[in-house]
Amino acid sequence: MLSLEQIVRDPEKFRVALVRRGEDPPIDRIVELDSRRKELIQQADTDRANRNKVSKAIGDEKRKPTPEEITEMRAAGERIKNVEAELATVLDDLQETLLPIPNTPMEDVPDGVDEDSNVVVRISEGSTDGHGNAHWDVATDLGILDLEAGASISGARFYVLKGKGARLQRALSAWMLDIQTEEHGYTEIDPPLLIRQETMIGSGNLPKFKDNLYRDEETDLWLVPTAEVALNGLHQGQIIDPGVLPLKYVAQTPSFRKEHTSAGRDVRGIKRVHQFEKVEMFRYVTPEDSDAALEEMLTEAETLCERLGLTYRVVQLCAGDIGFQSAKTYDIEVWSAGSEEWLEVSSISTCTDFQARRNGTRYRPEVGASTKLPHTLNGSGLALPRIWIAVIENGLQEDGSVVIPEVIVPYTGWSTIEAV
RNA sequence: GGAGGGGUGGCAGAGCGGUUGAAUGCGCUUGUCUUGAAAACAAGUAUGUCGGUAACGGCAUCGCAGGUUCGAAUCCUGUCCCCUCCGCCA
Repeated sequence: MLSLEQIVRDPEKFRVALVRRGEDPPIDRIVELDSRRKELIQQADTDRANRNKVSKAIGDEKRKPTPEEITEMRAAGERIKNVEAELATVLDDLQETLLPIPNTPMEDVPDGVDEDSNVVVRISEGSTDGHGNAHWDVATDLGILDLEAGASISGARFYVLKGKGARLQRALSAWMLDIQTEEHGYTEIDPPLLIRQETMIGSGNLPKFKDNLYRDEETDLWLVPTAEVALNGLHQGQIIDPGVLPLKYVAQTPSFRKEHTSAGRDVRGIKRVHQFEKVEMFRYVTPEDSDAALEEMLTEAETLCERLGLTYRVVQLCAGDIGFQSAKTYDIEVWSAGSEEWLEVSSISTCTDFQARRNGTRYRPEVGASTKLPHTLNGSGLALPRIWIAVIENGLQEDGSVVIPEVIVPYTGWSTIEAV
């Protein structure tokens, strides 16, 4: 959520920033609602102050209230009730108006309305040759991927990994988690996968994106679409003590997404599915450290790609393509020789204070100082089925077997998936 | 699922209709003392919001939401969470 206070102070700044990402925000309405809000608060406070004064006097003097006082106070009570009722609707309106408004892009985010304006920042060393043998053929032939079984159990866009395929995915997860915790200093978290509505709102996934989320009606819990949601909820409503930031968390969880909107796109294989594993990095930092943290996380994710021997490129998303809660995003895409395309395996974003404001996460810079909003950053490190795809497709040998990256061997116990 | 008990400030823990935003203790901050530290003593120590350049003042908040009352942390209703016992179950 954007700061109401800041919007009211400089409405044009916010209008301009949001127009950059193709939004037409109801700024005027917000300013209007806010001034009505202040008016109502003052009315109610005045009546209440008077009522408190009279009540206190009665208590102090240990006497019964006079009939006049009772009549007058009852009237004041009525007025307060009415004003508060209106205030409640104004606050609801404000909330409803503010919640669907996305974060403002940072100034150095390139202009543009869609992915065509994204900027390739750099491309790593390595081959971008292709061989046309996509994973849905290769992995199926190897007996490590069963798309039909996935469809049979759960429907389209579900898949089953078998044998070395399953083991490879587990090994990749474990390897990535180990690097994040042991080398990059993240604390491993194993969070709940069923999430309360408030927490989903806090991350920015609700109310706007409910169509892409699975939900249990009976308990009103939502399935995590990314561990970001849970990690962002870790400190909601809390004040983080001085000296604690930065907090760095990593979690490996499934991600559940309906992907309604993309029906027809990426239908083959397991590039876009309803349930996938992902290792997610998440940081809470002071605003001062926020820019550097984003670059660090990008480097951390790049390191993983490098060590897997994958060719990758870093793409900076333009203003129209960054996510709802993001102020600036880098994607990392790896080259996959079979499907002959760049696969997005990581998306690294700074959400500035947008999420912290939504879910009431604050920190105290130093003892005695007043609270501030931390910045939150998230990034995949990395997304699994896609990395799995790249490993399989890029590791394909002439004889149909697949050689996996050396760094993973300690986690699998073998280096080759033999052709059957 | 059944039966009880409980949710108060950073923590522990009083208060159960009227100077209670809230005793007391611990913790924390600052000061005095000390070569330094500890101890002792003194002062301070929640969050949000409205007005104000500020000093400061008003209002709200004792899990949450309603209700009763001139007045609610205190009474009533609903709800969520936690604990204990029984049942069930990876």
